[in-house]
Amino acid sequence: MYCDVIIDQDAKALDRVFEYKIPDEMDIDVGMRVYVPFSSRVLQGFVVGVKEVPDYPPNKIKAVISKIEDFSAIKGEMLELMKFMAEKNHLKLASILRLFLPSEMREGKVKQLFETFYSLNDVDFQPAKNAVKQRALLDYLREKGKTSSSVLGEMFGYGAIKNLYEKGVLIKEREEVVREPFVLMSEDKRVKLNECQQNAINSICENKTYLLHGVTGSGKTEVYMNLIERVLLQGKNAIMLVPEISLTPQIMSNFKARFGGLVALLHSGLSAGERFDEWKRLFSGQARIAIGARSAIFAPLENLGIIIIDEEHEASYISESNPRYDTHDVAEFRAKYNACPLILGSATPSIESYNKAVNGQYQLLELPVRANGREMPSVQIVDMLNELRAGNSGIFSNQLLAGLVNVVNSKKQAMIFINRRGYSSFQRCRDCGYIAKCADCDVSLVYHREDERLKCHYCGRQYRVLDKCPKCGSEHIRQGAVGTQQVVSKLQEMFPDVKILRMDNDTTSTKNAHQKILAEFKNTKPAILVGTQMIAKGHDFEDVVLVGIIDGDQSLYQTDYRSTERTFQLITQVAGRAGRSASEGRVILQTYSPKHYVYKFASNYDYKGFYRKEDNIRQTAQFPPYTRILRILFSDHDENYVRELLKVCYTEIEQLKYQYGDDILYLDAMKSPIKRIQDKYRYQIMMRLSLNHADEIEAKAFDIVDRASKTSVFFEVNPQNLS
DNA sequence: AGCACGCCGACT
DNA sequence: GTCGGCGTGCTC
Repeated sequence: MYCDVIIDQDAKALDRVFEYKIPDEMDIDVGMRVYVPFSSRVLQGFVVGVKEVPDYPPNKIKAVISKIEDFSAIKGEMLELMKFMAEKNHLKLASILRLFLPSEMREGKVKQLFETFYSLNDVDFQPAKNAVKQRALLDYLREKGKTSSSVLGEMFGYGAIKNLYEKGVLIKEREEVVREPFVLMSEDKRVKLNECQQNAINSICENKTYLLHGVTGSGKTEVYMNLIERVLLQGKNAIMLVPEISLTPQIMSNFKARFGGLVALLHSGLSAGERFDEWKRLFSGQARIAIGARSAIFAPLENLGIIIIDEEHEASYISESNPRYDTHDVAEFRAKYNACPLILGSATPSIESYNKAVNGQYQLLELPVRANGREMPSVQIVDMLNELRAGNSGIFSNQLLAGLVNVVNSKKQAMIFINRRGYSSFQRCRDCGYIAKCADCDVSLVYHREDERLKCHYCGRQYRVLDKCPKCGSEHIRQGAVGTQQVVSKLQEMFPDVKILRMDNDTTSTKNAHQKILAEFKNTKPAILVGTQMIAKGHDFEDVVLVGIIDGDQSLYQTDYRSTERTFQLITQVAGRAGRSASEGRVILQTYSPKHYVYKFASNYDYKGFYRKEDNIRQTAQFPPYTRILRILFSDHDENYVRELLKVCYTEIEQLKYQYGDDILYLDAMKSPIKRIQDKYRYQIMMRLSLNHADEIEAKAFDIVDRASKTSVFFEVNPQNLS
């Protein structure tokens, strides 16, 4: 017998099957991973087919060396999915297969985690009088018994442990630890569903895609849990995706409380070992519900009864780095394969999705009222130009300041949302206009005050701050626009006795940092939480009565067609944080363009009105979903090579115009807006296609590029951001 | 991806 | 004459 093997190497030249002989005594199934001789090395590979007659000359075929595991790690559905993704997203087979396995399985370093434990030895020992730590440690062990080194170390210091161990008072053991990700436990609060929720659940019965449009606080999570419960009763399994799980610990704890050990978590906050353990529990059927961010869509579950994508409009569902794919496509494939419903839930669906619901491709379900029956908070739009004319050139409008004073006096809480981390966006020379830029990435550096550094937000490289301009020598260096750090320090000046917390990428890099900040905020009153996007994600704080949005326009002045949509989504989401509980909430939105239609619709929570307007604009301006935008990104260290490649490809793609004429609405080649990232030069071809022959043109363009390039090139359809 | 093979320049 | 630069091509 022979088998088709895909070598586990991410190289364009190896992106195909190689045939191997299966030794007579070896049982090999499709989906297994094997060691094979390749050239002069031994490599890992995936068996994707078994056959009796080889295509390759038999005398040149080598034999499989051994199996990596005794079972098929890749199941049939996932092999089909691999083919689908390769075709749809132009991805290399090995890079897709890697998505299906936890990384530490691939690297062959599946190590059991051992930890050191200490327990009391049966000896008579009295610590010295002043050895408080040692005494406390012994008392603790007497009560709790055997405890891990890390726990003891944190409580009593490692010095005390070492000392007692050396005296022979403690017994040291190494034990295997069963890892389970940290989850806040909560009680299972089963609430009675309202009529809308019940209707939605009853409607979901067919194998199709449903768009669940529910206003913030309408109880979508409860609907999801009921649906999953039903699926489990049918003996089937479920996948539920959330945009960024480490931000929403309470969703997790709710699910754990309801479903216990049947839930497995997959997200970026897990350690490699935890991730592997969760994967195993799903693979073996011990766990039947996979909850996680984007990559959880590849959960090794068979017999799916439902797939749920919560906050479906979130950009994080589209992978922007190496294998690039859209979670929606994968979910649709798996739902179809398993003949189960797919639920897309959101308070602010993407224009694309709502459009599909309007024209019947998706079935629309609505939850129009908040589950607690309360009103949405009122949104007040403040014209910052007016403030300026009135002599207020600060960051905060008078309305927002008055609101904050009120919050502080009444010992309540406020959230301030700002779209930019760091202290201020950049350093600029007042005299010659020089702006500090990253040497590798061609973007402005961001000033971080805490460590007095300039940082590149694209590659992380750090620089010393400027004291004088490197170009003209002037010492007049100025800060640009405002960031989270600056807002915090301004607030602290004004309210020296109030707890001001900051939450952004910089303060949440360590594990569980989110939870710590949020817990601190929850327990402090009055308090103000300042943060970026991430404070907008569904946390519930009873006492938040004021939400301030510092620069509503930030997301508006971007060149891509989705910026208005994103602004609407952001405002709705941030506003939803205010007044979740009894006290009525208020939102203050500062902007320099108060007349923009997005603010009118957003402040009235009028999603449908906004959709009609925006959809209309997309149609007239010929943007998706009425057209397809294709971006082909070339990047390489060698600028001449990329430029040459771009030119060759462009000339050939241009020929397609003769064949397709008006179906190609736009075609151009250019430098990428950020023309260098991590010292790779970036050039791109942009195309806008009518939907008539979009698939065909896309396929042809891909062929052209694929033939011309020796390295792989990124294809993006309707890209989320154009950097 | 790695590794061998191969065809031109500078050197003991 | 030989050592070694890395361009080109192949791996079942």
